[in-house]
Amino acid sequence: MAKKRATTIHDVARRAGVAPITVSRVINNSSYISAETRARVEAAIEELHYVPNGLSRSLRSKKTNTIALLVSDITNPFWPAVTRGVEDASSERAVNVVLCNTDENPEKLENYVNVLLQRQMDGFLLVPIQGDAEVRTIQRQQVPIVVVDRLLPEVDVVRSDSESGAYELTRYLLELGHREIAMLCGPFEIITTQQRLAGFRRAMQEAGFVPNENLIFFGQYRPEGGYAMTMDVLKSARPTALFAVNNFIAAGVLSALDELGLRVPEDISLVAFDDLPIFPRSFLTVAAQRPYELGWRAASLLLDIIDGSTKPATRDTVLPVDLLVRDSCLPIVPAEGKLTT
Amino acid sequence: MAKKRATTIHDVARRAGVAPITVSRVINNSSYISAETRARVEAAIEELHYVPNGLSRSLRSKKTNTIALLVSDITNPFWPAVTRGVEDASSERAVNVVLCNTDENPEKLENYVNVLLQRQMDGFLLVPIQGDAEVRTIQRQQVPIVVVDRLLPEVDVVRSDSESGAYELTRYLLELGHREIAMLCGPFEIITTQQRLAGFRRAMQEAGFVPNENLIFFGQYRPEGGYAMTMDVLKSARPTALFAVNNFIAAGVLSALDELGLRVPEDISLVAFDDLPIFPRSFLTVAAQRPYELGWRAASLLLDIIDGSTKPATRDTVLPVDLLVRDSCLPIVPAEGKLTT
DNA sequence: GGCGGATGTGGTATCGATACCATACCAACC
DNA sequence: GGTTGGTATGGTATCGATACCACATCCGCC
Repeated sequence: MAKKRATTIHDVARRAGVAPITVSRVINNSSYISAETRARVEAAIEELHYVPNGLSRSLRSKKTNTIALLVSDITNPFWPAVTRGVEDASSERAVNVVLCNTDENPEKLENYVNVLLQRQMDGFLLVPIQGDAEVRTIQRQQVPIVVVDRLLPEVDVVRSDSESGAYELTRYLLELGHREIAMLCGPFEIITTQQRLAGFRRAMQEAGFVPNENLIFFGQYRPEGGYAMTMDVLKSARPTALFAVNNFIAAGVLSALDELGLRVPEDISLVAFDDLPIFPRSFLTVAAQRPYELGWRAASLLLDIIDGSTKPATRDTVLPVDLLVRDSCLPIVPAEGKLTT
Repeated sequence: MAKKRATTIHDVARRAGVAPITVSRVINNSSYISAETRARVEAAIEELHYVPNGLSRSLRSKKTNTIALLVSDITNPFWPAVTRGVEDASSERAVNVVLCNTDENPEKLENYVNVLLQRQMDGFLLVPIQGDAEVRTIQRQQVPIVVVDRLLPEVDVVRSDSESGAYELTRYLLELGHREIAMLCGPFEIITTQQRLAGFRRAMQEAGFVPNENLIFFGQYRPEGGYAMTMDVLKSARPTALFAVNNFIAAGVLSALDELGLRVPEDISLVAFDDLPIFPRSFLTVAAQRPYELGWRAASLLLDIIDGSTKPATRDTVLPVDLLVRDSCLPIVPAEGKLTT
């Protein structure tokens, strides 16, 4: 559309009868400006509906005041909560956040990283997928980065204590007398799944039990994954409890159980990681991460690195996970209890 | 750290023994380049890990090849689906998408619009909140814009046929014999809620019934809203069917009914707008919008306007809504049927 | 009376790329 | 043999802002 030349700082300067640099000072509140000049400039800005050109600004100042946040699955409410933490920490420091959803797709991630590097992001918060290629690319360009949620070597990481969370949940089930516990995991390659599985194994072993490998399933970190795994397990076995390693898997589990006419906890017990805010009053016993805090901490660290008050390093910041005991598990009474493998 | 000067097009040019403009041509695949020169330049790019500066590029070319997508609630899976449509349509045309979540918060929206205008977005896709201030701001800057999901005058709009969807759902309930239908709406100010309510009213009136105003509730477009409204309705009345005007409200309804020990559809019927992918096999009868198509169409229109092949106007593109009859409603048998008000 | 610092404003170069114009070669063709 | 047009490359100005350096007042104070 007949896009005429946009109004620039020169137009404003001319109208206010000052030099462009003076307009710049008014906008940025830098240096001294007499009240009278400031008023004239502000009036001109107002009258011309002047919008500063951020590209030019950033090109010259070498700062975009923008960080990128690359999350793995925006439909999982865990990530919007993390995002909120990131945004709040950032806006306190006048930094903007560009949100990108990689869908656990390495190509999308690579593509976003390339584009965002060109756009001169001041820093990156990212959830790695399959390897560390993108993280290394960013590091090579000397752009600050903090990895979120998933442990990776040789880079700053902020994550939750998946291992302990799974350990606690398993201990809780063991104390209720459960022995046949089915683990419904995410993709094997994802480190959080491995860590949660490790926590489960540790709890079992410490209690003197050998986990039943036939009850360990892998699937997607999605409701369909939980649904499919539940159907799979129950086709061939009858565990007394199910352990969903994330909230989306738990949602699928609930759907499947509902379809099978099995009630929680009367017919089967269930524990999971994370709440699903879509159920306003969840009855699930879960190990809840602190997504908002996770985002906040990761962003704060990144911003500290960007402004130079902290040096990049290979810190591994691990946040605690909260065990929330609710009503999705029942104790196994000895009479009904099965013998351990 | 110690952020040395980044490598520029000049560095690449020097290394390849050509002029900067030639490097530019290789990158952009514009003009003629001999195979030999191209190879030398590409080698230099590779060796120096050169990343072009997008700010500079965009400043000069006056194009960022980026559009902004401002959605109202990213936690509602409807929006990620729209986003996917937008991204697919955009990436076909080599345009990037900046995703922002306004949380139905007008201040956030205003803030994002200001920042993104400075960043010289090529266009905007936006879901308006309370009024049209931001839309007008964008139009004043002569930046192309398409409004998504919510009707607004004097601007291009792409949306679903909320009115008809609600009409169809209501007709379906009426045919099953339901007369006491509780409408669980979103915020009154939001046009989609008004339209769905209007569709409901039209169906009732055409069938010769007067809607019971005591069964019309307003709340948030969130699970908590649905939960609260359900509790409210059932405190004082006993409708035979509930109509949740969006999927999140439906989720809250299900939670509340579960807590009250009421089963769907045996104890009460339920219809809603949109599916919730978190339930892999939904049993809900819904009027399903086509979010992916919505995003696709809106983005395509915007991109057409940006590249000049279509002129901005005040089109109102309305997509159909699909009635998916499943198992969340039972007919009212005459004996049990209540008399109409 | 001169000096230092606070106050207020401007000029010019520059950020890193591309637009635009120019040049030069070579082959084909009438 | 000169014209035409495709092929291939370069020089310079410029996008819109800020960095950096300069300069001019004015005030207070030793």
